[in-house]
Amino acid sequence: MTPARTRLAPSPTGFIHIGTLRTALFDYFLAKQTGGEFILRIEDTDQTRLVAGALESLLRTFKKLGIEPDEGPRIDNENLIVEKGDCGPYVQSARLDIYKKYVDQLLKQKDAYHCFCSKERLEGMREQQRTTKQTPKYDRHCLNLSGEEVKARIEAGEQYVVRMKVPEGETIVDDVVRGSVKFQNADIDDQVILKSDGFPTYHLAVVIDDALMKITHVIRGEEWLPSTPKHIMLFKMLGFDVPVFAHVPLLLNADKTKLSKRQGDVAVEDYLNKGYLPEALLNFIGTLGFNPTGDREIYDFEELIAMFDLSKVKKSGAVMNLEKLDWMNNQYLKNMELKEIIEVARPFVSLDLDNDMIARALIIERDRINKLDELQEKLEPYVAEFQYDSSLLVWKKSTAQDAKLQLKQIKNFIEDLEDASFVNSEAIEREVRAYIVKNELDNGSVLWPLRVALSGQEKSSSPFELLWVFGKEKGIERISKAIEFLG
RNA sequence: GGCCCCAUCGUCUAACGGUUAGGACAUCAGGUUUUCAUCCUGGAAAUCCGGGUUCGAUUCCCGGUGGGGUCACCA
Repeated sequence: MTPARTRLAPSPTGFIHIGTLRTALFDYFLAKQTGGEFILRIEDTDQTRLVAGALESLLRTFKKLGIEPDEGPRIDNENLIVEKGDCGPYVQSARLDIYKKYVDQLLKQKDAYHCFCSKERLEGMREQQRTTKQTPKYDRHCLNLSGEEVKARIEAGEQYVVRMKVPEGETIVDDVVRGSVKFQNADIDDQVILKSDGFPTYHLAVVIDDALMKITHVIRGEEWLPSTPKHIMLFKMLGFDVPVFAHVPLLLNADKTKLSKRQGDVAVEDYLNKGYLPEALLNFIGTLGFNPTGDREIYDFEELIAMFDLSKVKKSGAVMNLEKLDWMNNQYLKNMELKEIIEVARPFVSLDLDNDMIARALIIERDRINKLDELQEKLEPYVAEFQYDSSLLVWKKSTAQDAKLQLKQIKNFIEDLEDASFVNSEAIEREVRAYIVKNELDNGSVLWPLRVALSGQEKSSSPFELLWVFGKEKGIERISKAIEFLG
């Protein structure tokens, strides 16, 4: 397999869009699978939308996710942003002189031209085109300006942009996921490639950078398909090889429109902050629009890398099924090592996770949550004081008197238990169940009060699990309090 | 509106001409259980419509319908 050089080209907005993560994943899978490189390039050519600190937070998020680019900006061991790779700079605003050179070439070849039209004129023109139901498109007002006039107007200090001159004919986009898509050049606008502030537009920068950075596969969202013919024209005008294109389907809102902030979380950081595990998120997003086998849901990262196949990516958009994400996150949560889960839980819990009792509670409760941000409220009852109504202690088929009696008896029994019985909840369960059978008691009248005495909750995990968490001493303490509570 | 893309259960998806159209999430019903959760069993649930091609279409072709994307000196 030929090594693929793929690239992710986000604009630094301060967060990573969930759809961006998906293309990043596909880029990463393809690069790693073929022994190639995954390259990060920052598209910051819009000076009006600069966000302070955006690059750093973007890099930190990728680091958290474990998707580190082989080339491009990164955070080094000293917490500084550095660039790695031979095709830099990898930030477009640092490449202005490069773009300039190619703009000059296009101008010289007459594949591009200066345009002095004012914003007002362009708006008026488009307005008219819209009212006459024509496609809004530049009318080439400045196409045939003479060299002298252009020169004179520039020297006079007039603002201008440079537009590409779309040739006649048709352009075919060969797309790995969509097949061959044909466009009539006559439908395509003379796109601005150099803005009046001297910055290139995306369309020019992406072409030059992809060529110079030797990108073999351009994987991006489907919304780019309509502008791809412009890019292909530019590749050809500049004498570059055209890379392989793959336009992947969009991620959708529940109403099937393009995923938007209005309708829920679109930032990877939002999901991380809610306590979705990176592994679960990667599994979920990485199998949206692409499923290796169709008979399984959980795939580890290495499997996805090995099984990924660009040509098997679905063509239609995908609604994010958040309930399934929850389920998947729970699957990962349950199967984590204690050490790991303590570390990932730390930011979400204000209790001391290094305390053995809290750690045991964590082991019990992690099965019962979908996201880490639900953990705090699950763990709090383990350290909370009594707050329940004493009537809660009474099993529905029983009386307060009986509850009290049962608690006294089970308390005595627990006091006599050997420490060895507290090794795990199963051992405790065996003992308690044997006790119930031996004394010819029924489960409900013993276990319900015991569980409530330990948890203080109407709903909780089992009394055996709770006893294991609290240990003999603390367990007895809680039972005693409950007995007192019953009067 | 022009151009382009897309179309299997509610949702994510599998089935590269022949399957009782499979799996997962969600949902419903039962079971296990002291409660909750888990777990187990079972159920309901889909090939957008119409034409072709073919012995045979979810699958290939055409048309329709529906949905989406895009038409900036934003990416």
